[in-house]
Amino acid sequence: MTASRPYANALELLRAAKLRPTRQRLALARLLFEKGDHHVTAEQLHGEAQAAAVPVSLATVYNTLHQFVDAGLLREVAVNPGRSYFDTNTADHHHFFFEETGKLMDIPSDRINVTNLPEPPQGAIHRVDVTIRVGKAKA
Amino acid sequence: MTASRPYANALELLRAAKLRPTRQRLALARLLFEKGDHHVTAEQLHGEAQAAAVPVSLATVYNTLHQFVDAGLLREVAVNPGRSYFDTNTADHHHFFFEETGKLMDIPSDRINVTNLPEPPQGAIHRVDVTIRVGKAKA
DNA sequence: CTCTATGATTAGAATGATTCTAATTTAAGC
DNA sequence: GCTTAAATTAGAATCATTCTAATCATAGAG
Ligand SMILES: [Mn+2]
Ligand SMILES: [Mn+2]
Ligand SMILES: [Zn+2]
Ligand SMILES: [Zn+2]
Repeated sequence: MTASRPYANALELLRAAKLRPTRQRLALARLLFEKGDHHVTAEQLHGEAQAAAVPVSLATVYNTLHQFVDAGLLREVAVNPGRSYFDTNTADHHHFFFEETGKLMDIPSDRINVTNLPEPPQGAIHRVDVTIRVGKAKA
Repeated sequence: MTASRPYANALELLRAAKLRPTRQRLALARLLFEKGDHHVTAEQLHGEAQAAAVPVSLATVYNTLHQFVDAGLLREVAVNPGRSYFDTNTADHHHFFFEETGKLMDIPSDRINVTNLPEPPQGAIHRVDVTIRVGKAKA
């Protein structure tokens, strides 16, 4: 009953993704998936790893984040030009983006009504992102 | 009757924005606003200027783009981590983003129905962006 | 029209995020 | 325990963007 996610532990998660369970990947997977859903930058995750005394290079953090995205374990969020956010919530959902703090907050997809979506002139819809940008109060 | 926009020519537009009508700003304003609405990167606009034999540095292109954003003449679109798009359409609208080509296409805001927007826990909504990401056909 | 002050432009350096390279280390399977 | 392929790493390289500080141009005054 400790398993609230499909993959209770980092090891199974890596196995299912066909990624070798190395020391670094295990540690990063724990940092990412043993907390609730959240949003991190590569730099932040690297900082967390160092704080947890996990020796891992920034290059490996980037490699791992991209591998996790490719495996469908993470999703990349483009909200700020010049910095990528990685999102542990891979369910269909939307975001508040707080411009002052640079923080993201999830909005469950059934909490917003997006209807009457136009068809693209070519290709297929891969994702629909709604970003609500929030600035300082008093518009 | 050549004026389909509020500012028919670049000079008036710069005056209204309280920006000195320098050679470079005039040329960039023409490249941006004398065509229909479109989306450009700084690098692209710099290339267009050079093709039009307008001597302007990349630094000035960036300066000018940001001044135009601040003046409300342009809008910055964050859709691709690592590169900013500037949008001459400042009306409330949404986008298709074609992942293969990196191109944006406008969707008028009344063409999509976004309702039941949640209130942010703090601050005020500054903008609501809907981005429809389009990948290669055959999902 | 000329002068001056302020603002704008510029080349090139600096920055910050991300990616790459090539060398070293590690994990997997025997 | 070996061998081999994959992973990690430090550091260099790259790319977009911003900064610096020097030069140039515009606007307004005289
Ligand atoms: Mn990526
Ligand atoms: Mn900007
Ligand atoms: Zn999220
Ligand atoms: Zn647009």
